[in-house]
Amino acid sequence: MAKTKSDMREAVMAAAKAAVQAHGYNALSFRELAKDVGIKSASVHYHFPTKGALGAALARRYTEEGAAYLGELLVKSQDPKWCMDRYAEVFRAALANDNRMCLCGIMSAELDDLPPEVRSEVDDFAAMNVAWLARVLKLANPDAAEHVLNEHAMAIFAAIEGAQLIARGCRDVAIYDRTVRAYRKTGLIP
Amino acid sequence: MAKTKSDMREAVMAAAKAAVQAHGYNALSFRELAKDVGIKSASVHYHFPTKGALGAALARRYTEEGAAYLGELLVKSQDPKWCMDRYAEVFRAALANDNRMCLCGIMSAELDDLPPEVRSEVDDFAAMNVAWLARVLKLANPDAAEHVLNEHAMAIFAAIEGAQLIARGCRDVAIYDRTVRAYRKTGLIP
DNA sequence: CTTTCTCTGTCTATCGATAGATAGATTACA
DNA sequence: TGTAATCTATCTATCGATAGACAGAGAAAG
Repeated sequence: MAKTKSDMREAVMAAAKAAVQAHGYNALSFRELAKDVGIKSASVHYHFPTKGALGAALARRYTEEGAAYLGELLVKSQDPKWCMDRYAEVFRAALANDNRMCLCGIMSAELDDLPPEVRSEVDDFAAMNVAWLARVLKLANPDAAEHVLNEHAMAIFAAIEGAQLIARGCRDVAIYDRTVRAYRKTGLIP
Repeated sequence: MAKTKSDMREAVMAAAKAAVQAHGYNALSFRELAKDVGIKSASVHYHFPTKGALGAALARRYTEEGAAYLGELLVKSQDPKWCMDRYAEVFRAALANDNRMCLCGIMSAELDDLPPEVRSEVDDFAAMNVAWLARVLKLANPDAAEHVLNEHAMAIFAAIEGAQLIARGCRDVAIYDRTVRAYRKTGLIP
């Protein structure tokens, strides 16, 4: 039952993802990470030559998996309300899971200290989210101008990230729920 | 022209505030801080015994100054729209000033690694903001129930913090402006 | 007035801990 | 045998924190 390279690489990424979502990129430590997966810190460098490479791989996969999940949603249903509910649920799940944050959100706060390759992946995540949200909004409002949809999509993305940030600060998922409800009541969210 | 204790203490706090707003609490270094104000890192400990004490003092003053400014606004005008404009401007100013963030917002992202005394001050800042926003909302809607006002106030606070976080991630103040405009258009912000 | 004492603010030097990273030996599997 | 994966051991850099010295200001004592 030996671990293959891919197995251990996956294990490292999983542990790193959890650590970054909980404590941010800067607090991510190769030693802690290695301890979590049962190897030595030097061995982590075998799978990811630098911390920046690990962070970038993490963010890239995060974006890819998110895009795949969100894409599926739009295949299953064309109902904007239903899609938005699922979207809000994703960010809620991170909070419910040990008060974690969106990888992109927590890394945005550390932006100036991120290696360039990580920063670029974080940018891509935001762009992917906004693009998906704009598609959903277009379902509800097919005739709206592109820039209006994008502006609205960006606002939803920012508001959801903010709700997660603040609810996390209060260590209270209920605050996230109430905030999202207020977004919907005011019409920010379809 | 010797610095008095208060002078240097103020200088340290000013430099620390700027550093935290730009890089977060964890990235705040006594050595860098000392270099900024022209003393040695050991001397910083004379003014603030621990890093936690400095962080807490920083957050406390931030809350106090914010409360004073916002309180003034409500003295000057009872117009919710005008007050909300000024409110959004405060968070915009941080972005415009070297892409900085709200002290509370950036610290919320690092929450789990904050010393307890700092965490408590961060909580107070959020509570102060929500309370002020609820007062403003009450002007526009005097008959609304208290919990409805608070929920709405929390939503605005979260949305503004989120807009700041995302716009900062894109290094583009214009994104903040567009996002706030979308908030207003949808009715989230009066 | 001068000497002595105390306090303030800063210094130098150093501590133990931890960070990411590297070189080279070693194990395990095919 | 060869290569993939992990190891031990170590390096340099930085972190917050502490100990102890020192200069200067001002008060207290003679």
